[in-house]
Amino acid sequence: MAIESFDTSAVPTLVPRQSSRRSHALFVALQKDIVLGDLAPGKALTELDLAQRFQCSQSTVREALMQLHEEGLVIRQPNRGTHVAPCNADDAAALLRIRHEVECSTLDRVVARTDEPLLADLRNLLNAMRNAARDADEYLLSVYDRAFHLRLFETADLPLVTPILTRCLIHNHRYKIQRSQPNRALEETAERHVPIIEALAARDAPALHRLLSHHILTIVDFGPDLTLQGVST
Amino acid sequence: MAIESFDTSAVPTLVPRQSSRRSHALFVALQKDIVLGDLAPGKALTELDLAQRFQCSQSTVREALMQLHEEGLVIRQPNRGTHVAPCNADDAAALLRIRHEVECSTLDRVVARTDEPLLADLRNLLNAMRNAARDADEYLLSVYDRAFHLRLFETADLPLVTPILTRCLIHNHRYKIQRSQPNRALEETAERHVPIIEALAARDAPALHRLLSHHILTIVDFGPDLTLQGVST
DNA sequence: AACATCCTTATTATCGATAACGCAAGGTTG
DNA sequence: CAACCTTGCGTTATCGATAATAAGGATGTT
Repeated sequence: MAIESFDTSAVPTLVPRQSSRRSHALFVALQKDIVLGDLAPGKALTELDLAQRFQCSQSTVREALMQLHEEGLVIRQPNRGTHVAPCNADDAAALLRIRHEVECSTLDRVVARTDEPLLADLRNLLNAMRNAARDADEYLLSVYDRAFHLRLFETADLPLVTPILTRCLIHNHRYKIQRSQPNRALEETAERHVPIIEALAARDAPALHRLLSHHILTIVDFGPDLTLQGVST
Repeated sequence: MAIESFDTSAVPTLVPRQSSRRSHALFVALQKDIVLGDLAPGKALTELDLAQRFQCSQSTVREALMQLHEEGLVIRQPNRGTHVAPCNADDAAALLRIRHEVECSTLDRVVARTDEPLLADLRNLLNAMRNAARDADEYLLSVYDRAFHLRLFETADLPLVTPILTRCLIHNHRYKIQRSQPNRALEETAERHVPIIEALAARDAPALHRLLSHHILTIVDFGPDLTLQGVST
């Protein structure tokens, strides 16, 4: 049977653009390798090495590495080198808590500013997630997942906070993907966003708060829920 | 009468080192100008301009600007330029909430790992704050204040979260300084850290939590406490 | 053997020059 | 007149080469 694709023609502008900048292309490539674990934590990344491998200059590599450092995916030590950042459960749990605080405590602002363009963008990203899930592309799914939550948060209009959420999201997904089972139900991950859109469309702030809080707290199973205790849902 | 200085010989290693890197020196200088408001929000920072002004190459300026971008003090738009970041009350309040979450929710870890070197460092930083306050150097006071809270947090050993706290601290102080009155009681700011050290020395986690929470929530007066409502103290 | 010092090597940091980009102003074409 | 192209300018992005740095090993001294 013919599996239909959802229309995602409006999506490209919602995802951090893959500009013509070589440094950004390199940044995106390395980001993917790190999140997927193809570059293991602790692995050394030397600038001239990467420059030769990607056929660009050292400056371009440096720029990409600084962008990765900004997201906390690599650690740069002056004159010492760059290494892939660790991926601990403790950090992951703390970052999830912060993400919960950031996304949930600004929902009133989000609901107050919700408009049709926002809802349209979120629906498009939902469809993009569905397509990625159908193609079993877990990384692409995570890209759209991040874009979804960022688009939602940008509505709160807190530009100085957005980079913090970006950092939390990428590490949430990195931790999740690195401990995910091969046969995960990716479709389910996509569909988990449906009620969020519905509550937002209905401007139902309390329901949205409850849904999003649960959504975030159940992203990763931290086992005996010790690390996230005390989060007020 | 002779006003005595507190011994701060052990402090230099506790403050982000002013390495011999030109880019870092430039980063520190611009950071100060932005936090103090000498560089107003929105002001354009062009790379070649700064390079000429600081007698270094464009690459060095770029590196400094990227470090400032990492802290959210400037906004870089590809091919468009770099501008000093805005300084809104909404963002400031949100960042303060995040800081509260970050510092307070990890106190159990901090108390569990508290040792004498930590307490010695904090006492040294307290003295450094007292000296800065006596010299009426509000910016230097804020530098040591940030170092104090960062040193405390590093004890929690959550390296991926530290950059988030760094960002919150710098913006807290930027917002506070930009709306501070000229005759502020700087000594009081320094002394506010005394009970925190005492509770930590006593390994009294509940008292520490209460003190630190209050300490953070009373840094900036957001007027009718609307923006910080819902923070569980 | 212990220790300081010099040197080698791997790597990052900085430089100066050139290329690419985005915007705005002015001109061209229908 | 409006839509579209072109060109110029200010700026960032990239390049290739050179300088500076840090760590470890080799060397020499006590």
